[in-house]
Amino acid sequence: MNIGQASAASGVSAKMIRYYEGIGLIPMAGRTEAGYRVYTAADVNTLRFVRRARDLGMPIERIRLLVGLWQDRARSSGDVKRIALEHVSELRTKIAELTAMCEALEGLAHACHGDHRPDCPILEDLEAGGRQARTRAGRRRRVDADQGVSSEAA
Amino acid sequence: MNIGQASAASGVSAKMIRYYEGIGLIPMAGRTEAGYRVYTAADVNTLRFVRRARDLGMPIERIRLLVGLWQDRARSSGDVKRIALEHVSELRTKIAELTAMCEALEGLAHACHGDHRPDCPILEDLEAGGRQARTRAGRRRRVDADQGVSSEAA
DNA sequence: CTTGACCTTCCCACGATGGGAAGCCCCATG
DNA sequence: CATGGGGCTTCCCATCGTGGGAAGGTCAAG
Repeated sequence: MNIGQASAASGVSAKMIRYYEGIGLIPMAGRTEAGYRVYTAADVNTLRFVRRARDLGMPIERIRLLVGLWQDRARSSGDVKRIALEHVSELRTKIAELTAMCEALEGLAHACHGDHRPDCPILEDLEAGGRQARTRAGRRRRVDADQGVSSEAA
Repeated sequence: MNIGQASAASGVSAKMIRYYEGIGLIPMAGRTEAGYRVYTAADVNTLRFVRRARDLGMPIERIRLLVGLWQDRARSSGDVKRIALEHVSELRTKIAELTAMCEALEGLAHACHGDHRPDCPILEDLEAGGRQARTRAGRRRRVDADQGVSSEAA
Protein backbone atom coordinates (compact mmCIF):
# COMPACT_ATOMS: atom_id res chain seq x y z
CA MET A 1 0.00 0.00 0.00
CA ASN A 2 1.34 3.38 -1.05
CA ILE A 3 1.09 6.49 1.07
CA GLY A 4 -1.62 7.77 -1.27
CA GLN A 5 -3.68 4.66 -0.76
CA ALA A 6 -3.11 4.72 2.98
CA SER A 7 -4.19 8.33 2.93
CA ALA A 8 -7.39 7.55 1.06
CA ALA A 9 -8.09 4.57 3.32
CA SER A 10 -7.47 6.46 6.55
CA GLY A 11 -8.64 9.96 5.75
CA VAL A 12 -5.28 11.38 6.79
CA SER A 13 -3.48 13.43 4.15
CA ALA A 14 -0.17 12.10 2.86
CA LYS A 15 1.45 15.24 4.16
CA MET A 16 0.17 14.56 7.64
CA ILE A 17 1.15 10.90 7.52
CA ARG A 18 4.75 11.92 6.84
CA TYR A 19 4.53 14.52 9.57
CA TYR A 20 3.18 12.04 12.12
CA GLU A 21 5.98 9.69 11.25
CA GLY A 22 8.51 12.50 11.56
CA ILE A 23 7.42 13.43 15.07
CA GLY A 24 7.27 9.79 16.12
CA LEU A 25 3.53 9.66 16.64
CA ILE A 26 3.31 6.62 14.38
CA PRO A 27 6.10 4.12 13.72
CA MET A 28 8.30 4.57 10.67
CA ALA A 29 6.71 2.92 7.68
CA GLY A 30 8.50 0.26 5.67
CA ARG A 31 10.08 1.22 2.38
CA THR A 32 10.29 -0.27 -1.07
CA GLU A 33 13.68 -0.47 -2.74
CA ALA A 34 12.95 2.81 -4.43
CA GLY A 35 12.26 4.49 -1.10
CA TYR A 36 8.48 4.57 -1.28
CA ARG A 37 6.71 4.15 2.05
CA VAL A 38 4.68 0.96 2.41
CA TYR A 39 1.65 0.59 4.66
CA THR A 40 -0.20 -2.39 6.04
CA ALA A 41 -3.80 -2.63 7.15
CA ALA A 42 -2.60 -2.30 10.74
CA ASP A 43 -0.83 0.96 9.86
CA VAL A 44 -4.04 2.25 8.36
CA ASN A 45 -5.82 1.31 11.58
CA THR A 46 -3.38 3.41 13.54
CA LEU A 47 -3.87 6.32 11.17
CA ARG A 48 -7.62 6.07 11.57
CA PHE A 49 -7.19 6.02 15.34
CA VAL A 50 -5.15 9.19 15.15
CA ARG A 51 -7.60 10.87 12.83
CA ARG A 52 -10.53 10.07 15.07
CA ALA A 53 -8.68 11.48 18.06
CA ARG A 54 -7.86 14.62 16.08
CA ASP A 55 -11.54 14.87 15.17
CA LEU A 56 -12.23 14.97 18.88
CA GLY A 57 -9.94 17.97 19.06
CA MET A 58 -7.06 16.33 20.85
CA PRO A 59 -3.56 17.78 20.54
CA ILE A 60 -0.87 15.49 19.23
CA GLU A 61 0.75 14.91 22.60
CA ARG A 62 -2.46 13.64 24.09
CA ILE A 63 -2.98 11.38 21.13
CA ARG A 64 0.53 10.07 21.63
CA LEU A 65 -0.45 8.97 25.12
CA LEU A 66 -3.61 7.32 23.88
CA VAL A 67 -1.84 5.49 21.09
CA GLY A 68 0.61 4.22 23.67
CA LEU A 69 -2.16 2.95 25.88
CA TRP A 70 -4.01 1.53 22.90
CA GLN A 71 -1.07 -0.63 22.01
CA ASP A 72 -0.34 -1.55 25.60
CA ARG A 73 -1.99 -4.84 26.42
CA ALA A 74 -1.52 -4.17 30.13
CA ARG A 75 -3.10 -0.74 30.15
CA SER A 76 -5.77 0.18 32.64
CA SER A 77 -8.93 1.77 31.33
CA GLY A 78 -8.70 4.23 34.20
CA ASP A 79 -5.68 5.81 32.56
CA VAL A 80 -7.54 6.15 29.30
CA LYS A 81 -10.57 7.61 31.01
CA ARG A 82 -8.46 10.10 32.91
CA ILE A 83 -6.93 11.40 29.69
CA ALA A 84 -10.31 11.58 28.03
CA LEU A 85 -11.83 13.49 30.93
CA GLU A 86 -8.88 15.83 30.98
CA HIS A 87 -9.63 16.63 27.38
CA VAL A 88 -13.32 17.05 28.12
CA SER A 89 -12.38 19.52 30.80
CA GLU A 90 -10.25 21.55 28.39
CA LEU A 91 -13.00 21.49 25.81
CA ARG A 92 -15.45 22.79 28.38
CA THR A 93 -13.10 25.60 29.31
CA LYS A 94 -12.71 26.58 25.70
CA ILE A 95 -16.44 26.43 25.13
CA ALA A 96 -17.03 28.66 28.13
CA GLU A 97 -14.55 31.21 26.83
CA LEU A 98 -16.10 31.28 23.39
CA THR A 99 -19.59 31.45 24.85
CA ALA A 100 -18.65 34.45 26.95
CA MET A 101 -17.24 36.20 23.91
CA CYS A 102 -20.28 35.30 21.87
CA GLU A 103 -22.74 36.56 24.43
CA ALA A 104 -20.86 39.81 24.95
CA LEU A 105 -20.80 40.51 21.24
CA GLU A 106 -24.40 39.44 20.78
CA GLY A 107 -25.43 41.90 23.46
CA LEU A 108 -23.56 44.69 21.74
CA ALA A 109 -24.92 43.81 18.32
CA HIS A 110 -28.40 43.69 19.73
CA ALA A 111 -28.00 47.23 21.03
CA CYS A 112 -26.80 48.48 17.65
CA HIS A 113 -29.54 49.75 15.38
CA GLY A 114 -27.45 48.80 12.37
CA ASP A 115 -28.52 51.47 9.93
CA HIS A 116 -26.76 54.12 7.87
CA ARG A 117 -25.91 56.34 10.84
CA PRO A 118 -22.44 56.22 12.40
CA ASP A 119 -23.63 56.01 16.00
CA CYS A 120 -22.71 52.51 17.19
CA PRO A 121 -22.70 50.90 20.65
CA ILE A 122 -20.34 48.21 19.42
CA LEU A 123 -17.58 50.66 18.61
CA GLU A 124 -18.31 52.60 21.76
CA ASP A 125 -17.83 49.48 23.81
CA LEU A 126 -14.61 48.51 22.08
CA GLU A 127 -13.35 52.01 22.63
CA ALA A 128 -14.24 52.00 26.31
CA GLY A 129 -12.72 48.60 26.89
CA GLY A 130 -16.05 47.03 27.75
CA ARG A 131 -16.10 48.69 31.15
CA GLN A 132 -19.55 50.25 31.20
CA ALA A 133 -21.09 47.46 29.19
CA ARG A 134 -20.20 44.71 31.63
CA THR A 135 -20.78 46.75 34.79
CA ARG A 136 -24.52 46.18 34.63
CA ALA A 137 -26.13 43.76 32.25
CA GLY A 138 -25.39 44.32 28.58
CA ARG A 139 -26.16 47.83 27.42
CA ARG A 140 -25.48 50.54 29.96
CA ARG A 141 -28.16 53.05 29.02
CA ARG A 142 -31.22 52.89 26.88
CA VAL A 143 -29.51 54.07 23.69
CA ASP A 144 -30.38 57.61 24.60
CA ALA A 145 -28.48 59.60 21.97
CA ASP A 146 -30.38 57.65 19.38
CA GLN A 147 -31.20 60.58 17.13
CA GLY A 148 -27.83 62.22 17.35
CA VAL A 149 -26.01 61.43 14.14
CA SER A 150 -22.96 63.42 15.15
CA SER A 151 -21.93 61.73 18.43
CA GLU A 152 -19.25 59.55 16.96
CA ALA A 153 -16.39 57.74 18.54
CA ALA A 154 -12.69 58.25 17.74
CA MET B 1 5.21 57.78 26.40
CA ASN B 2 7.51 54.82 25.85
CA ILE B 3 6.40 51.51 24.42
CA GLY B 4 6.62 49.99 27.88
CA GLN B 5 4.32 52.61 29.31
CA ALA B 6 1.93 52.31 26.39
CA SER B 7 1.97 48.57 26.96
CA ALA B 8 1.13 48.94 30.64
CA ALA B 9 -1.57 51.49 29.87
CA SER B 10 -3.20 49.46 27.12
CA GLY B 11 -2.67 45.89 28.27
CA VAL B 12 -0.99 45.00 24.97
CA SER B 13 2.52 43.58 25.26
CA ALA B 14 5.33 45.61 23.76
CA LYS B 15 6.03 42.71 21.47
CA MET B 16 2.51 42.80 20.13
CA ILE B 17 2.53 46.59 19.75
CA ARG B 18 5.55 46.32 17.47
CA TYR B 19 3.90 43.47 15.63
CA TYR B 20 0.66 45.39 15.10
CA GLU B 21 2.65 48.29 13.77
CA GLY B 22 4.61 45.98 11.49
CA ILE B 23 1.49 44.53 9.88
CA GLY B 24 -0.09 47.95 9.56
CA LEU B 25 -2.92 47.36 12.00
CA ILE B 26 -1.98 50.51 13.89
CA PRO B 27 -0.17 53.53 12.44
CA MET B 28 3.58 53.77 12.81
CA ALA B 29 4.46 55.39 16.12
CA GLY B 30 6.56 58.50 16.29
CA ARG B 31 10.21 58.17 17.25
CA THR B 32 12.61 60.02 19.47
CA GLU B 33 15.98 61.00 18.06
CA ALA B 34 17.41 57.83 19.51
CA GLY B 35 14.84 55.71 17.70
CA TYR B 36 12.52 54.98 20.64
CA ARG B 37 8.84 54.74 19.75
CA VAL B 38 6.65 57.46 21.25
CA TYR B 39 2.96 57.04 22.01
CA THR B 40 0.17 59.51 22.68
CA ALA B 41 -3.02 58.94 24.65
CA ALA B 42 -4.84 58.51 21.33
CA ASP B 43 -2.42 55.74 20.37
CA VAL B 44 -3.13 54.01 23.65
CA ASN B 45 -6.85 54.30 22.91
CA THR B 46 -6.32 52.51 19.63
CA LEU B 47 -4.31 49.81 21.37
CA ARG B 48 -7.08 49.31 23.91
CA PHE B 49 -9.59 49.09 21.09
CA VAL B 50 -7.52 46.37 19.46
CA ARG B 51 -7.07 44.51 22.70
CA ARG B 52 -10.77 44.52 23.45
CA ALA B 53 -11.51 43.20 19.98
CA ARG B 54 -8.90 40.48 20.48
CA ASP B 55 -10.54 39.63 23.78
CA LEU B 56 -13.73 39.03 21.82
CA GLY B 57 -11.79 36.51 19.76
CA MET B 58 -11.58 38.49 16.56
CA PRO B 59 -8.82 37.76 14.08
CA ILE B 60 -6.55 40.63 13.12
CA GLU B 61 -8.10 41.16 9.71
CA ARG B 62 -11.53 41.66 11.19
CA ILE B 63 -10.11 44.08 13.72
CA ARG B 64 -8.48 45.94 10.88
CA LEU B 65 -11.91 46.49 9.36
CA LEU B 66 -13.35 47.63 12.65
CA VAL B 67 -10.51 50.03 13.33
CA GLY B 68 -11.07 51.47 9.88
CA LEU B 69 -14.76 52.00 10.57
CA TRP B 70 -14.03 53.32 14.02
CA GLN B 71 -11.90 56.07 12.58
CA ASP B 72 -14.28 56.75 9.73
CA ARG B 73 -16.62 59.55 10.67
CA ALA B 74 -18.92 58.66 7.78
CA ARG B 75 -19.27 54.99 8.69
CA SER B 76 -22.67 53.37 8.96
CA SER B 77 -23.41 51.35 12.06
CA GLY B 78 -24.90 48.71 9.79
CA ASP B 79 -21.41 47.89 8.51
CA VAL B 80 -20.13 47.53 12.06
CA LYS B 81 -23.05 45.37 13.06
CA ARG B 82 -22.64 43.15 10.03
CA ILE B 83 -19.01 42.50 10.93
CA ALA B 84 -19.92 41.85 14.55
CA LEU B 85 -22.66 39.40 13.61
CA GLU B 86 -20.34 37.67 11.19
CA HIS B 87 -18.01 37.09 14.09
CA VAL B 88 -20.85 35.93 16.31
CA SER B 89 -21.75 33.42 13.64
CA GLU B 90 -18.22 32.06 13.49
CA LEU B 91 -18.08 31.85 17.25
CA ARG B 92 -21.31 29.89 17.28
CA THR B 93 -19.98 27.51 14.66
CA LYS B 94 -16.84 26.93 16.69
CA ILE B 95 -18.83 26.44 19.86
CA ALA B 96 -21.03 23.90 18.12
CA GLU B 97 -18.00 21.97 16.90
CA LEU B 98 -16.42 21.91 20.33
CA THR B 99 -19.71 20.96 21.95
CA ALA B 100 -20.09 18.04 19.58
CA MET B 101 -16.59 16.84 20.39
CA CYS B 102 -17.19 17.30 24.07
CA GLU B 103 -20.44 15.37 24.08
CA ALA B 104 -19.02 12.55 22.04
CA LEU B 105 -16.09 12.17 24.38
CA GLU B 106 -18.24 12.55 27.46
CA GLY B 107 -20.45 9.73 26.22
CA LEU B 108 -17.45 7.49 25.69
CA ALA B 109 -15.94 8.37 29.05
CA HIS B 110 -19.26 7.68 30.71
CA ALA B 111 -19.31 4.20 29.19
CA CYS B 112 -15.79 3.47 30.43
CA HIS B 113 -15.63 1.87 33.84
CA GLY B 114 -12.22 3.44 34.37
CA ASP B 115 -10.61 0.79 36.52
CA HIS B 116 -7.46 -1.28 36.33
CA ARG B 117 -8.69 -3.49 33.52
CA PRO B 118 -7.66 -2.86 29.90
CA ASP B 119 -11.15 -3.14 28.42
CA CYS B 120 -12.06 0.37 27.30
CA PRO B 121 -14.93 1.68 25.16
CA ILE B 122 -13.01 4.89 24.49
CA LEU B 123 -10.18 3.10 22.74
CA GLU B 124 -12.62 0.82 20.99
CA ASP B 125 -14.41 3.81 19.58
CA LEU B 126 -11.26 5.53 18.45
CA GLU B 127 -10.21 2.32 16.80
CA ALA B 128 -13.51 1.90 15.00
CA GLY B 129 -13.57 5.50 13.88
CA GLY B 130 -16.63 6.28 15.95
CA ARG B 131 -18.89 4.37 13.57
CA GLN B 132 -20.83 2.15 15.92
CA ALA B 133 -20.86 4.65 18.75
CA ARG B 134 -22.69 7.36 16.86
CA THR B 135 -25.05 5.04 15.01
CA ARG B 136 -27.27 4.71 18.04
CA ALA B 137 -26.88 6.82 21.13
CA GLY B 138 -23.50 6.77 22.83
CA ARG B 139 -22.51 3.27 23.87
CA ARG B 140 -23.42 0.52 21.47
CA ARG B 141 -23.82 -2.38 23.86
CA ARG B 142 -24.26 -2.59 27.57
CA VAL B 143 -20.58 -3.15 28.37
CA ASP B 144 -21.20 -6.86 28.05
CA ALA B 145 -17.66 -8.22 28.15
CA ASP B 146 -17.31 -6.51 31.47
CA GLN B 147 -15.55 -9.34 33.25
CA GLY B 148 -13.31 -10.26 30.35
CA VAL B 149 -9.91 -8.84 31.09
CA SER B 150 -8.42 -10.25 27.91
CA SER B 151 -10.60 -8.75 25.16
CA GLU B 152 -8.27 -5.92 24.27
CA ALA B 153 -8.02 -3.76 21.21
CA ALA B 154 -4.97 -3.41 18.93
C1' DC C 1 10.63 5.51 -24.78
C1' DT C 2 7.55 8.99 -23.44
C1' DT C 3 4.16 10.82 -20.57
C1' DG C 4 1.64 11.65 -16.63
C1' DA C 5 0.70 10.41 -12.07
C1' DC C 6 2.79 9.34 -8.07
C1' DC C 7 6.46 9.37 -4.67
C1' DT C 8 10.63 11.57 -2.14
C1' DT C 9 12.79 15.50 0.63
C1' DC C 10 13.13 20.24 1.81
C1' DC C 11 11.59 24.87 2.53
C1' DC C 12 7.97 28.25 3.41
C1' DA C 13 3.48 29.99 5.03
C1' DC C 14 -0.31 30.67 8.08
C1' DG C 15 -2.01 33.45 13.13
C1' DA C 16 -0.79 35.38 17.15
C1' DT C 17 2.26 35.14 20.55
C1' DG C 18 6.47 34.52 23.38
C1' DG C 19 11.61 33.93 24.09
C1' DG C 20 16.00 35.42 23.54
C1' DA C 21 20.44 37.49 21.68
C1' DA C 22 23.17 41.46 20.38
C1' DG C 23 23.55 46.06 20.72
C1' DC C 24 22.25 50.97 21.78
C1' DC C 25 20.20 54.49 25.10
C1' DC C 26 18.84 56.79 29.38
C1' DC C 27 18.99 57.75 34.09
C1' DA C 28 20.57 57.47 38.69
C1' DT C 29 24.00 56.63 41.95
C1' DG C 30 28.70 56.65 43.54
C1' DC D 1 32.24 61.68 35.05
C1' DA D 2 31.95 56.73 34.98
C1' DT D 3 29.41 52.72 35.60
C1' DG D 4 25.60 49.71 36.02
C1' DG D 5 20.98 48.27 35.44
C1' DG D 6 16.98 48.45 33.01
C1' DG D 7 14.54 49.76 28.87
C1' DC D 8 14.63 50.18 24.03
C1' DT D 9 15.92 48.54 19.11
C1' DT D 10 16.06 44.81 15.46
C1' DC D 11 16.32 40.11 14.11
C1' DC D 12 15.73 35.20 14.47
C1' DC D 13 13.39 31.16 16.27
C1' DA D 14 9.53 28.35 18.35
C1' DT D 15 4.91 27.21 18.90
C1' DC D 16 0.72 23.83 16.51
C1' DG D 17 -1.16 21.42 12.75
C1' DT D 18 -1.80 21.97 8.25
C1' DG D 19 -1.18 23.08 3.33
C1' DG D 20 1.58 24.65 -0.86
C1' DG D 21 5.13 24.11 -3.85
C1' DA D 22 9.77 23.15 -6.01
C1' DA D 23 13.17 19.83 -7.57
C1' DG D 24 13.94 15.37 -8.59
C1' DG D 25 13.24 10.14 -8.70
C1' DT D 26 9.87 6.16 -9.92
C1' DC D 27 6.31 3.53 -11.80
C1' DA D 28 2.94 1.99 -15.04
C1' DA D 29 0.37 2.53 -19.22
C1' DG D 30 0.47 3.63 -23.97
